[in-house]
Amino acid sequence: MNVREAYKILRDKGIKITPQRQALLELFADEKSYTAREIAEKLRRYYPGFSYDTVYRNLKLYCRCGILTETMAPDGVARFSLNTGQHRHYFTCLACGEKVALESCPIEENKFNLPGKVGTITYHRIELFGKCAACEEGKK
Amino acid sequence: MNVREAYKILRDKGIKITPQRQALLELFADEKSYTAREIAEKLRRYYPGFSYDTVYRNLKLYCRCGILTETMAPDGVARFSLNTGQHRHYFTCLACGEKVALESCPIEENKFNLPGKVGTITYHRIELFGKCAACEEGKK
DNA sequence: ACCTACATCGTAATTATTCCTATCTAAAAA
DNA sequence: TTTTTAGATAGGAATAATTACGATGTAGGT
Repeated sequence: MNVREAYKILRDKGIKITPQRQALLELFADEKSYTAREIAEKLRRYYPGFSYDTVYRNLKLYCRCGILTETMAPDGVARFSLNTGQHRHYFTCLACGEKVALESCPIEENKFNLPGKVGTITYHRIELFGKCAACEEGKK
Repeated sequence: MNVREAYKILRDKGIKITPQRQALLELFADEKSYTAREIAEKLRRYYPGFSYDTVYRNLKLYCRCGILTETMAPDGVARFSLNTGQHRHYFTCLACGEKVALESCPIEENKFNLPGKVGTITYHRIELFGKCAACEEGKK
């Protein structure tokens, strides 16, 4: 998913593309993740009066359309980012900050030996931290 | 960690054991996880006037002492449970709060297909949420 | 029994998120 | 073109989780 594809989805679904919706969507062109507060602050620099209601309403709209995904950070604040299509888990290097995506989701691939008491998994979080190969070899 | 060990930690650290702290701690004897709201409601049945301030302050205190651990559920509400000390990952039922431990750690067992750019994993977090088998069958 | 540092209560403040209503806008209908 | 209408927005109030605060209470040592 990228911003261009997102516009196509909106057109196909007959969803009005308002200036607010454009501005909000364009923020995600850098493929980073943002909190609702961060988004509102950025938008208000150029568009004073941009309402929180509008921010949240359209973030949720984009999530329903599959354009964005929402994840809950450990501090309890929601973060939004472009939907990569498949969900991803990341290894984060604590030395250089680089994020490395895992090639697949171990939950989807049934790599876990789940006890019988587990019924259905509706949400999961897998986060890996450490030192990337380059940092270990002193190449950075 | 169990409730008896928790009392020892509190004594060793010279932390006052008040009736409120006792009541709060005893709730975790069943080894389930609870939200702050659930805890406050339970306590107020027997102890009207139990303050939210006291609930949160002591939950955080117990977390700092290593007695409890806090995890963030997908809805952004924190859940607390006894700290097992050992390296375990859990499935948490969002309907009844039951925690089911995974039998092994998939990281330690090398179940993950890690990209070459990943060097060494020094910390990881794996949290599963959903509905346990009993809740799915309506047995609770 | 008496101090005193720390706990608690009751409540107010804070923060993220959702809801409400009047207003606005763009497209369809007349 | 004018009117209608469905949907969108602004602004602020409401809600819910969490944290902070001042006055009062109490556990544990002396």
